[in-house]
Amino acid sequence: MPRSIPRTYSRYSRDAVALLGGLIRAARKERKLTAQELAERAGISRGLLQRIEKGDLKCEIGAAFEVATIVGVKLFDADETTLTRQLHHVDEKLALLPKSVRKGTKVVDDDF
Amino acid sequence: MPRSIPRTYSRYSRDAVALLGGLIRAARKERKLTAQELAERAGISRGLLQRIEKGDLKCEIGAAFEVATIVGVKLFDADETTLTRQLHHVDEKLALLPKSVRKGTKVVDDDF
DNA sequence: ATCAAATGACTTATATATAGATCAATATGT
DNA sequence: ACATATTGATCTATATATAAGTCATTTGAT
Repeated sequence: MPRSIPRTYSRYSRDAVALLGGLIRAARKERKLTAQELAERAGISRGLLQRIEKGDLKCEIGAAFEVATIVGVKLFDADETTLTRQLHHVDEKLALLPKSVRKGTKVVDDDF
Repeated sequence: MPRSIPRTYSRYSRDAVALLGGLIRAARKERKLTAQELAERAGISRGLLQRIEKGDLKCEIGAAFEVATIVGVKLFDADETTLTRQLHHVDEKLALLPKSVRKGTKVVDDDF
């Protein structure tokens, strides 16, 4: 069951995706790339690229990030090296954190 | 025609999505939120949240960003105000850039 | 002014991401 | 050690994102 009711997004999420799309579009033009060209390089259709640049919230994150990468828009404003290092760092952090989150075991204490 | 051949992604894109997922998972645990709880708050299924945290490249960017926003992970380390300002700035920049990208009109000049 | 190219806005068929459910394994508080 | 919540993994049905195509409009160079 994929979904019946439409999703709701926070303003922040909408703005962030819109900004990503705008940055991509600007970078594409600065590099003088046609929508068609960039789409081909990324292995996606021109239509999808249009939606990505427009800030459509329902497209694959992989496609959007790939396009961003091609035109040089940095994610987490970090280069490949920094990105890999951060990734490794997070994994270490996760290894320390508890593997499962325990909530207060049932009873909310209402005997007094 | 959705897609026949699987997509290919750059290392950078894969790492970026993986990092986003890792940061989300770490933030969720620090806030002592259950996968179930966070999924409900974001209006998505637990299964989708699992894929997002795992760094699955094929999930909706909107869903991923929404979850990130809820636990406080920022792609463009900027608060709402700064984000909106940046968005506005990019729009201004785009207004200046040429509306369509023209390639050299055909001929590559081969008369000599 | 003209003309080709680029973009925007549709449409359609189909591959697929998603919600929901179930079950096994694991982890954590007592 | 025990009990139970949490997580991980897998399955199914279905809503939907996508590729590909078409057409109108806009744009930029000549």
